[in-house]
Amino acid sequence: MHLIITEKHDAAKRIAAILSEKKPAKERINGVDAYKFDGKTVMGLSGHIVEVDFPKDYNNWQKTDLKELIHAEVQTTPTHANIVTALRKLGKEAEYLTIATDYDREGELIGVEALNVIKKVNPEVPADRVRYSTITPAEIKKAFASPANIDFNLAAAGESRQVIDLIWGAVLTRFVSLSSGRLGDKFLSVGRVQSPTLAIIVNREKERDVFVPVPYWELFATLVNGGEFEAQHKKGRFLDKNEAEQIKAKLGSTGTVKSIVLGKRNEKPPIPFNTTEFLRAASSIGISAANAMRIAEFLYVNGYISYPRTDNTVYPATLDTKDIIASFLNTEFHAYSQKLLSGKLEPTRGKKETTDHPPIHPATPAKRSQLKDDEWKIYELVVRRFFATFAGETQWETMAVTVDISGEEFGANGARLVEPGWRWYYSYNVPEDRILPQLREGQVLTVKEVNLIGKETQPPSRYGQGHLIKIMEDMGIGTKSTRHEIISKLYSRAYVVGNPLQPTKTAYAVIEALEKYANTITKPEMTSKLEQDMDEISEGKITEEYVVNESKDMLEEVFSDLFKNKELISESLKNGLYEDRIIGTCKKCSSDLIIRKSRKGSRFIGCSSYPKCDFILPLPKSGQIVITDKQCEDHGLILSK
DNA sequence: GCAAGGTC
Repeated sequence: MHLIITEKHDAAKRIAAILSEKKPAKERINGVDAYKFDGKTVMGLSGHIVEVDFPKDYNNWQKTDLKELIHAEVQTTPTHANIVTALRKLGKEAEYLTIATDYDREGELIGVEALNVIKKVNPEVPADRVRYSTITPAEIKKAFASPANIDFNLAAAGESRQVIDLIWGAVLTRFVSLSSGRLGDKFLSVGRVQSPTLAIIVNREKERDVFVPVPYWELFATLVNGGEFEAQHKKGRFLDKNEAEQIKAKLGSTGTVKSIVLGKRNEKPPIPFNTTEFLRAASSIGISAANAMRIAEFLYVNGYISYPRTDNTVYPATLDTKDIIASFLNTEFHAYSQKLLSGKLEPTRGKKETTDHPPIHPATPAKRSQLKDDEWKIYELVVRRFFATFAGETQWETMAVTVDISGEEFGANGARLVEPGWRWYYSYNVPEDRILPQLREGQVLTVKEVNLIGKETQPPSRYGQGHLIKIMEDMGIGTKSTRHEIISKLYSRAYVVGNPLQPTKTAYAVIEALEKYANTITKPEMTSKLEQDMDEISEGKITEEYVVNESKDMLEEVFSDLFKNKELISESLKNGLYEDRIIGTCKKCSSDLIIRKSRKGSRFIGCSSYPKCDFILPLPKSGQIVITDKQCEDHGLILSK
């Protein structure tokens, strides 16, 4: 029997269908589906089926010496027992093995992991590797006609990442958890991707903390000529209120149109969805990244949309986009479909062209009644975006008017939508028309009123989930599949609250300690260095062992710095944790009011100077307590929910 | 109970 291994079940099923003349026979082995035909069996994995971990002896955090942990043995243990068992069963019978996992570094490693499982029961089995970018009959047949060798160097590169992430992550996670006393399910964590991400959020918040708002004034005149419109003084922001008031005082009751400039503004249609662009768009219509991914996964598994994890922003030539557009002719999207098909189909393209998977696009038309509200929202977003990438530009007519009022220049800008183009298909956040009345140069207008409006400069805004995912991509940390999970992780560690993300005092303390004593782990450069090392491993220039050892040496240095300052770090972490519990000042004794726990485990708001002060307020029994920046009117306390 | 990376 010739055993073929793919990275996921779906790929196994489709590849079997392509390679087999007849319909392949489905067989269930230990709960895992495999597809048989002509002496071949195709079986899908579920990504990594094993993981790296330390031996059990190191499980106790309090009793493990962290310096020792740096050099502890790293083992591979199964995470998907049923798939590993099925793999052994089929592997034993196999006379030949072909690895057909995804064509990237992790895919190579996943393949080698499967090979290692099989080698234990069938040491002599010959194995080769096929590489393909999309699952189309032509490409799959071509790949299987000329199989190549497994790239063990590339897999070793991937393994070095696993080992380094585990060791750094475990040692630093345990260190901050132990020194802050946060053990059990409340542990604090540190990692190559999560910590630089958290550092971005904390550093942004620090900019907000030190931001001093500057007051400024803007001068507006309402002008009438049958129609009515508002014009702003050309200076824009006045930092000096007196200056603006003096101008206001000298303004007469009429103004003259000095100039009218007509123009055009075109907006290009958006690029195809890769995971990052998709999550950004979902985020902008109010669906969190984790939720959007969960729903996209559901829509993919049920055949409504294509694979949702992709970096690609260019439709491959093999994708029959016209056919997909036509499939919507008998649906509620028929008007869009019809209009697109009546013209030439030239999709937009993004900068990233990869071979992993096509951009996210609809696979089959769905009916609104088949899906839940949020599922439909995401589905509709994918459909509309897909259409929009084939549509024309949105065209606006613009008008810039300058009006002279008593020697002072005022300006107003108008915009009118003349051709909706892609915005007709993709009707999210469409800017409104700002229509100015008909005007001609030299026309005299009545000044109806003049307003001087006081404002303040605003601090830089907090990052929303969609924006943060984009920043992570730009910095080269995380992957399309993990970035949203990393963000979820920050929430579950109570490092951040809300969306846009607001860091807690605990997050400040962790990032401050790491930046001071373990700066490496807070910077995206750790990832870029690792990427370079991995490239060299895959090119055969250096070994996995060398890279891992070098990394261990670095960690040893970092750790000794941390260890030397253990007391300081412990104190500042505990401080941060305490500050996150403060929700206001006690009315009775002006000490801190904090969230406390009774001996029975129920929580309440109590005074920090108990037993001297016995002020107490109840808290709901269930639900997560999130400290926000809003204050309650009754007690001046910070609201939570 | 640790990370990040696959996938469901």
